[in-house]
Amino acid sequence: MAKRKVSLKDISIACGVSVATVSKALNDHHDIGQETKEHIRQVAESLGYRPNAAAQALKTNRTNNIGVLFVDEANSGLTHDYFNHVLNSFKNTAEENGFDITFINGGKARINNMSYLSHAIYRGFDGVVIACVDFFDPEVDELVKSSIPVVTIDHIFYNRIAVISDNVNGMRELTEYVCSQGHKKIAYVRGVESSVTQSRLASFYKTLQEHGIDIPDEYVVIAPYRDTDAAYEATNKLLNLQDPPTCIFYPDDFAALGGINAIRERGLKIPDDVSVVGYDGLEISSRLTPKMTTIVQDSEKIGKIAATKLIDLINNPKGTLIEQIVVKGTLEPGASVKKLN
Amino acid sequence: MAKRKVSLKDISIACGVSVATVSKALNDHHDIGQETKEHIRQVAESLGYRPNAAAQALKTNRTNNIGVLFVDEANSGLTHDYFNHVLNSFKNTAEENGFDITFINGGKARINNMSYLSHAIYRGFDGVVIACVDFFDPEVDELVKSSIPVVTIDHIFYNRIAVISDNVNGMRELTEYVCSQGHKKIAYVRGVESSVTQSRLASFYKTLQEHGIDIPDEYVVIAPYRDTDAAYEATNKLLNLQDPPTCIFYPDDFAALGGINAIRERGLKIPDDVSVVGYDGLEISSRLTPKMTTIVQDSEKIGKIAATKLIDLINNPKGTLIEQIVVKGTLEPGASVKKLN
DNA sequence: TCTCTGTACTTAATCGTTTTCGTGAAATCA
DNA sequence: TGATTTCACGAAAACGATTAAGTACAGAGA
Repeated sequence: MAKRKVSLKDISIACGVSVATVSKALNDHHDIGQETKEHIRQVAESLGYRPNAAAQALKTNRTNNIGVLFVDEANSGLTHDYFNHVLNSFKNTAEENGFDITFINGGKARINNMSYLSHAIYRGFDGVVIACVDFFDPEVDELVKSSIPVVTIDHIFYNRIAVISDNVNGMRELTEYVCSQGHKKIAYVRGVESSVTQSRLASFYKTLQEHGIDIPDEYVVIAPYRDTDAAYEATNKLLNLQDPPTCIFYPDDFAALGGINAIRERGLKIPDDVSVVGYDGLEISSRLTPKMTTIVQDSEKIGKIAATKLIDLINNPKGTLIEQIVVKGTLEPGASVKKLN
Repeated sequence: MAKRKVSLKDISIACGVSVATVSKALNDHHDIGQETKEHIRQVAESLGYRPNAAAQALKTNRTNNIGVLFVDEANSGLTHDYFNHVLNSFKNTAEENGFDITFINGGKARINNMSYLSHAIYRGFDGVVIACVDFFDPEVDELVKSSIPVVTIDHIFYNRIAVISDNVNGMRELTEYVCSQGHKKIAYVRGVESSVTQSRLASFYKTLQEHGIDIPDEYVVIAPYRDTDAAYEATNKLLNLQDPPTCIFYPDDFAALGGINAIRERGLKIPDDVSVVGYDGLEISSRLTPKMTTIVQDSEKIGKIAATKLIDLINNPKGTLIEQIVVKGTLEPGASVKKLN
């Protein structure tokens, strides 16, 4: 199988026609005879012909390749579970439409230290999806301002299509549920600064206020997303308060594990002594005992819509509406929250 | 910023030299004057020049792009946690060496239904890494037999470089540990058929035998990897036996969650009534209470070595040794296994 | 019979690079 | 001073595909 790669030229020679004819036959142009077409295709097949993406890209300015930019504060990359769920769905949808996925990040480590935009131009990505990064990074800004089709996830730039999880309503539902269970001393281990955090935090406060609940400032503590150790520390801080909360919200389901450990180490029971609430709704949350109360973000839908919209944009740059699409999550009540009387 | 992409030609015009000279200056060839070089580079920079990957690939037959093939039985894709840890490390190492990562799979869904090999040829991948797939798939076979540099993970083809987690010694250590804690009635919820499963299963039996422990056939039950529901069912089956085991091995830490739930639903305590053992050693295992006894697979190292070896192979196809590299895991004892007296 | 219209091709340019082979001028050597 | 080497650069082909424009020929229409 060490044969040289077969090109249009090889087929043209084998068929005794010109390269142009072969190209047109393979691309089903109308000005090639039916018999010729079939013959050419047959020969192409038997020769094991495969188009050369580089040559096609060079000529057509189309790569059928989408760039993925993802950098989070912890640099968890592909191990970031919410993101990899979104990305997996994005990838599937893209592939169904004939697009491949290539990563853009890793910029800092590269030999030829390219910016995100440079990298995107270099690879000739037809479009780019940006998720979970530090959206205030000047390199991201450069990319967002470029002429490359872009879709962002969970952050809005008003000149770009954005797909965002409904953190406002999600947090509202979650908070309302906890309130409805009779909790009044509700603490929030919030994630670090980001669009997502802002939405959730604002919604958290607003909902409490609507329910006439006032919490002390010490009830809101910062811990990075997905950081069990930080959540552990934060939880200890909360439980050490003179008037500790009866329920603790965590940045996400995974970080909540750290909190759960802190609680249990003190000999406290969940939910009898302290109730616990997560966010994300990944599979793990439903497998824990007690089952975690959380918001299931529809990562499947988010990824799918992002891909669909980006591909629309690629295929019709002028005619595609710049819009912000909000994807609803669903409240998943679990035994981790106790009903107070 | 909607300027047309700038090419070598633009630079050559701006500098009043030929395209060849520009190309050579940018690639630091020796036959260009120092001053000219610097001037050209400066102009290139100021014009915002970016090389065109497609043109380069076409000319040099090098894409600096590596294909990643990953398909597991459950099609979990990027959400497969062991794999995404390996891949993340692979990706980082590849990027440090100037390579990008593009996925190969998704073949079935593609418009132009390409085989894995076709896809790899089409994209002109410099090399390919294959992990966790069904290694008996004829398409995988075709790829493995091709002339493209390949590294496989957790499965050996003897004509290819392979990086594998040391499942034999891992399972030995794990089993020995459990034996050392006094367990004799040890059950194994094993994964579905694969190289990994075979190694672990064989090692499991062998180690038990060496310790003079004989277990009934019913103690070994099949459940897919990462399938909490199946592990749940399997566990119930085991606990319903007349003489139930005192310790249960699971295919991986995540699946173990299903088993844990089954155990607790019966009002049994871990580890007092039943001990539990996982595999993988992902972060979650150390955050559970009780902490899970498991083997930490060195996914970081596996990914890194796979990338390094593949890149060696790409850069020196003839001179690189075809070898099988085994990466040791480490036993992580946890409170999930009780010491019997 | 002559023109016209399709049909089915071919020719040739082009995309952006890289690289081999020249070539002229300056520098070195005898 | 004449021959040779070195240096710095240019011309042109090539990678594999696409596509606008041109051409040859058969049959239709007048």
